[in-house]
Amino acid sequence: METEIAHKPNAKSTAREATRARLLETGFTLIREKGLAATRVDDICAAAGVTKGGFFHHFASKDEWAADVARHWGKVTSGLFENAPYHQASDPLDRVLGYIAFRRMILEGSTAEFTCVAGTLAQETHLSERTICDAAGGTIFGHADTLVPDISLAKDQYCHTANWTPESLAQFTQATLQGAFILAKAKGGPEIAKDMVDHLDRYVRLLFGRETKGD
Amino acid sequence: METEIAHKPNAKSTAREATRARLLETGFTLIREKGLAATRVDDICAAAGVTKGGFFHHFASKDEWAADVARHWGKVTSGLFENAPYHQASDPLDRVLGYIAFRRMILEGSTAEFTCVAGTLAQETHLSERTICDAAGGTIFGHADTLVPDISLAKDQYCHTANWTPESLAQFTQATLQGAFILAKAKGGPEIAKDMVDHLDRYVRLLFGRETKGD
DNA sequence: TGACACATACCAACCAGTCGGTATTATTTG
DNA sequence: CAAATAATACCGACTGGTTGGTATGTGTCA
Repeated sequence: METEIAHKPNAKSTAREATRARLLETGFTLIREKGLAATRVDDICAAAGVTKGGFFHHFASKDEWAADVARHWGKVTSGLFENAPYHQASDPLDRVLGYIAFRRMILEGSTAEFTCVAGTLAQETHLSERTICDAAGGTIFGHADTLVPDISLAKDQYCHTANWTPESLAQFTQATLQGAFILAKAKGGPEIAKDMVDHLDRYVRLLFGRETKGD
Repeated sequence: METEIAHKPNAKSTAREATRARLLETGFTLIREKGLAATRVDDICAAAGVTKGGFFHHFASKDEWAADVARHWGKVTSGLFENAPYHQASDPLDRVLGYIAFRRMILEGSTAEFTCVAGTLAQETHLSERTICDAAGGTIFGHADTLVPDISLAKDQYCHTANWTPESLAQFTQATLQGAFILAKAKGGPEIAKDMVDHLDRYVRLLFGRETKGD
């Protein structure tokens, strides 16, 4: 929004960014634990070690903060997936299955540790705060888009005549995960989410004619 | 809770139930639109045509109301599905596929019209209000259980050696739907949810060796 | 010396829940 | 069967704690 004129990054501005990042990343935990509406600005401040004055120095409103949390979540997670090992496989289908296996692997700990901030935000704000929801939707669909190239290649190679699009299959992986998170929240643990991801894995293998692990 | 001693159902007690039901069903809309935390008791009262005193005459707290909303949602939806036409098919797999087609068919209108109250509640309350979350989880998994008999029969008939359980497939249908709702909320319409249900349909057909509609 | 990153103190609006009251309907009693 | 009594359904003003946001002060660094 603001134009940065003649402002070389110095110690001051990196300190600023550090506080901002702390405020934003604090949101990951709080939103996953209680949702946006139940998260108080005071909670955010306490968890980030900043006072309310500091918070509103960085964000014009709680809603603006939430939209930034959604975008920051997108950045942080895309870093995580970019560096994940499954990209090394030479076969595109192996990369897709590797992605799914990776998603399954990181389903550990309490629900607040593996669920999706963007999904939670989208759920809560879809009708009341479109700015936040759009930011959240942007990170979800942006992440889905990163799968499209490999799915496309795999489709060309294994089943190019199939009548589904790579985009919709990429989105389906995200839908499955988001749904798995809800069931995990309802049950109180990650086990059921893993079962759901196993079905996703089985679906993708059936779709591409790759034999299923255990069948 | 209260023991009903010599209390034949009369005009008074049905009036009570009518108000209660109005208060509860008002919750369907409000929770789907804004979630639980953002729903004010005054909103509920205004929408149901009752004052605050009336509300707290029927429910000890907002949380107790929410848990009752989750249970009432289970009752109302189970009525809807019990009377749906897909049960008439003689082949169990046709009944399962009929269920999926039915779920796809009712994805219409605004997100507040087709999304799941129980899923929304579970999402919001999983760590903060276990009573509510358990009630919501009860309706989700209870609904999934209604699919198990047909899935079991279909499995026996078409693929009895497969290494997935009917229970987990039933749960997977629910995960897919819950995830589809989140993507629909993020996108702002039911189209993407239909795409997701199409993938679910394709998965089930592949699993049972029943040819896919369009391939 | 002034821009900036924060702190402190404060406020007005909001909100779940309370409480005393009223109107209507059931139950008991004479 | 009517009058008295009790129970219930609901009202709406009020409250006290909460909450997002503000106004203003202060220390630091370029």
